[in-house]
This record gives sequence, structure tokens and C-alpha cells, in this order.
Amino acid sequence: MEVRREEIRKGPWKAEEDEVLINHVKKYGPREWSSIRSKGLLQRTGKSCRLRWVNKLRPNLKNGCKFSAEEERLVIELQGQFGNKWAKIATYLPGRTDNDVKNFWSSRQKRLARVLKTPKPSSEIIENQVQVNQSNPTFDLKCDPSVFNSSMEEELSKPHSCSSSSYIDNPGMVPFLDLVHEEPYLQIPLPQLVQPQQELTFSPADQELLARIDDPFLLDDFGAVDPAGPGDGSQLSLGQSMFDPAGSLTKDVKNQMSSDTFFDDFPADIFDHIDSLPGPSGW
DNA sequence: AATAAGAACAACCGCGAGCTT
DNA sequence: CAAGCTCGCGGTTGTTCTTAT
Repeated sequence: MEVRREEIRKGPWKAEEDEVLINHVKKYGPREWSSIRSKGLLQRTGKSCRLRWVNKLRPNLKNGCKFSAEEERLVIELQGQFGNKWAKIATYLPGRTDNDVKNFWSSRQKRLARVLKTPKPSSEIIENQVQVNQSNPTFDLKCDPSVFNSSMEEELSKPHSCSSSSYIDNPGMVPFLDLVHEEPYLQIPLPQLVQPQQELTFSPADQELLARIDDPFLLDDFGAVDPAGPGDGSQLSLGQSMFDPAGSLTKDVKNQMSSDTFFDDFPADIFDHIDSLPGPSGW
């Protein structure tokens, strides 16, 4: 015998449904999600109700507000520390949900993947360079901070800016993060940025490259390189390697680019967070 | 102005942990 | 103790919006 089941609604929520859900939470609190359907209030699963509440209806959410530079930096920092624990990371970002953080990260990864796949003309030279220290695998970046602050500027210029502040108000929440440090000398802990909680490893080819880092003819191995480039081979461009050290140091060396063209194609905000990340000793 | 590509956002699904019966 | 249920999390997919050509 077939029992006719109530049809379960899916897809976008209507305003009326939101209202019902809000009323339910007002009465009973954010729990007993399954009872919403069993009481016949909504044709939605408890799961769906909970998700809607958590992601859209909960008070104090920053809906429709882009991640500030500080938030971006914090997400990146925390992702390096916790991995893909979005719910945990979201607790450090008032007004942001795990879904927000997850989507932000996912978009970012896609951007990165796309950028890293895009070959750049060798004539483009990057001014902002990376030094690789073999014994201590961090990238030391010396760079013009003006290059890296696009979204920060954007954020500051927004009259409605709703940048997160509670972790600033409560520095104890993120004790390792120095958000006001202005010194344009960067230390990026590679393992955190590349693959959380993993030992940084270089392929044999990369190791060979690193060993030859002072070899003035190193670049010759990679075909034509614009003579206007740094040319001394002592520094690597900030290109792909910091995000993919196992596979792309070689490409890095030949992808020396001008900051103009390079950053035109690079995700606008990608380096906003690179400011004063602590070295591994601070972790 | 039309179209394609990319980015951002919203929602669903599967799984596992924890609680209740 | 085991089965069932609820909830929360992370991954994934689909849709809409924005930007570039």
C-alpha cells in the first residue's frame, strides 16, 4: 500500500516561507527544525530550514557584503591553520557563515587555478620578488604595498563598509595576527598557504633549481627571457610557486613579469592579505 | 547591443557524530 | 547495545549577476 507523502519543496525560498521560519525560530529558538515540516508549517525538510536560517535569516549576517581585505586575510590565515574547517573558520568572522567562507575560498581557488594555468609572456617582468630560503621554506617578499591593497582601498572607500571588527576588538581571538603592521616586508609560511599541515616538498627538478639559484645562467635553461628582467637569478618571481611549489617553480623562473601586466591578470585581491603574516616560528 | 566567460551566491546532498528510545 | 533520528559540516552543483569582448 502506498502512503502518499507530502511533497517536499526545494529551490529558492519565498518571502512567506522565510516569514514562517522566522516566526518558528522566534517561538522555539533555532532548533527542532524537523518539527517545522511535521507541524505542516512548511513543505521543507528540517535540514533545508536550518540551512536557510543559518545562512540567510540569522540576525547580524553580512549578506551581500564582500569580504573585506582583513576578512580575506583572516580566512587565508585560518585555512592554513585549520584546513577546510569552514564552520570553525567562520566563528572567527562575525556575520559570516561557513557557507560564505566556503564559497569565498572556492571562488578564490578557481581564480588561482585559472591564473596559474594562464601562460604569461616571458617579456613581462615582475618587480615584486620572492626569495626562497631553502633551510627555512618561507617566501620573503619585498614589495610595494601599494600594489597589494586594491581591495583594502576599495573597502576603505566604501561608505557602507561593513568590515569585520570583532577579532580586532578582541585581539585575543587571533593573537598571532598583526593587522596593523604596515611594514612591507612579507614572510609567508609556505606550508600553510600551499597545503595545510603538510611538509613543504620540492620535486627533484625544483630542488635542482633551488640549488642553482645563484647561477646567472639558470634562466637560459628556460628559453628566452627578457633581458630587462632582474637577470641575476637570485630571486624568484612571485608567481605560481608559493601556491604550487611542487610543480611550478620552473615555470616561475621564466614567468618573470612586470607588476603592471602581471597584476592586471592576477585576481585583484589575491595579495591583499599578504602583509605581515607571521613566519613558522610564530605558529 | 549581444554574447560568452567568470565570479558570486544559494541551496542540495551525503556522511558522520551525538542523542534518544 | 543497537537502531533511529536530528543536527551540523563539508563538498558539490545550479543559478544569477557582472564583466569583458
